[in-house]
Amino acid sequence: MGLTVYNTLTRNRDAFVPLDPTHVRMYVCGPTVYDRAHIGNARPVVVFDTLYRLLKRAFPKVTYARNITDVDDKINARAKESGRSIREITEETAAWYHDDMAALNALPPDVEPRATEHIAEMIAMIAVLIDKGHAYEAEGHVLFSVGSMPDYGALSRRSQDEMIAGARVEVAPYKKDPGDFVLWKPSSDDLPGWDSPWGRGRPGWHIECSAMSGKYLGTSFDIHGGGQDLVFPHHENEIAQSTCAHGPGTFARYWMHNGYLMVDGEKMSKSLGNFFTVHDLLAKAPGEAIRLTLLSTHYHQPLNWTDDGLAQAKQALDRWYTALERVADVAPGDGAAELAPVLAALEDDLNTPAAIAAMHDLATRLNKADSADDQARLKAALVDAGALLGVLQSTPEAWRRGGESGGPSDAEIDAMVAARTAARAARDFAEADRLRQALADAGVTLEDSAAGTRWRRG
RNA sequence: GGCCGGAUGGCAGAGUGGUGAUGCAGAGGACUGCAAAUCCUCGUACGUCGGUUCAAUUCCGGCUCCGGCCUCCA
Repeated sequence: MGLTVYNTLTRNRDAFVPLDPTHVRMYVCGPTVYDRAHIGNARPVVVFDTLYRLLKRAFPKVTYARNITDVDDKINARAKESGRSIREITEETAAWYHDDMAALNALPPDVEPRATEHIAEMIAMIAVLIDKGHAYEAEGHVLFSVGSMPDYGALSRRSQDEMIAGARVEVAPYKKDPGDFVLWKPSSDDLPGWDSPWGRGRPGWHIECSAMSGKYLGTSFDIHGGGQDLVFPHHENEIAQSTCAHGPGTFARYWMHNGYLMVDGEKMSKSLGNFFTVHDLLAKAPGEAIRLTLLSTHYHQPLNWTDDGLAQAKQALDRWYTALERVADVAPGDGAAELAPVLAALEDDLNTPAAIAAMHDLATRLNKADSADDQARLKAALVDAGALLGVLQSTPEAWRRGGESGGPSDAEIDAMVAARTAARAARDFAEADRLRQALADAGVTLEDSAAGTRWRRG
């Protein structure tokens, strides 16, 4: 396959050549489990899930690892303020996360390692870094020494001088260099801690990803993904830890970063408080519509989340499902040739907007097709394209009916439609139109055809 | 202050050195008891000032504006 990806490391669109063509390995930074996932958290999940689907199609084996960070000071703070146990909070939040991401049709990763289950690996890695002279112990902390690594800053393209000049935070006195970062820090008795050669403590943020990616994907693997905001310091520090521990030239070869999600032109983030959760959105829109909204902008661009954008994604899905329902009785044929433009768009650095445009073209031609052969090919292509983007996973009928939330039930609607059909048969159009209007007022649209009347919610 | 991105038609959003993105919205038409869905046809684009070129929205430079990173964040 001719996949090219924009590689943050080279600032270029590079041809994707896996280290092992029989086994592609990808790591994506997962959530810190202390609160509901917001829509900005969902963007990388959906983007890299789409990449995962594309890779699975092209390569015999793909291992996708996404961590769960379940040891973190934000979690500790949440536990303290709520009076609940850390374990309770992390388990509950991880379960929410799984539910929400599944509702967005995100496939589960092959491996989902938890930080607290890999403390031993982290301690071992830290010990190696100390042995090799890349880390030092100070006041119960273990710090990575950025001065020990000449290439530090290569991913984010910043020199150490710049970082010192731009530093806006107070530098802890025990740091040899202001850029040094924590690998291990001491825990007081009321905080989670593990015994280590440096006393009871807990890991710094960055070390878990280095330790767990190394364990599950090997010291070198293909793709490392995450949000753009992780480029510095998180990914820079992961590179520092992993390459200093495992040797030059190791670690991830392609670094892919999705752009921010904006709301009203501002970056959405937990710290700004202008976020809304996937869970809340799912109450007002189907998961597929949320997913398609996230894929409607190229992953590298900022995405401004709006209700209108969500509505447009819903309409696109309506259009595709409608096209598929028309050929519900047609068995899918060989759609490979018709799928090619969709595939080409996705292989071009995951150009999902272009892929969506190609799907619209498939739908238009499917709507026009009158030969069974054309219908079979185009239907297969549209269904396959949907599987690549992780949409069209419902049936057209189920999609059309939506969920029963308030308003008349399916049975009530069916009864009104039957009454209207009877009125029409009797040419009582006033009564027929009254029923149509009553349903319209309840958000139900009717579509008459030779085959009968269909209805849709929304 | 340092470093990154971006600026496309009413809206969203791809892309390209020279002809069509696409979707939504809008206008007209076909179809329909009326609709809806579908199909056909049609507007309105590439921030600004220069440069390179036969030709620039696309390449180069200045400017303006917007956003982000440099601190926990996807």
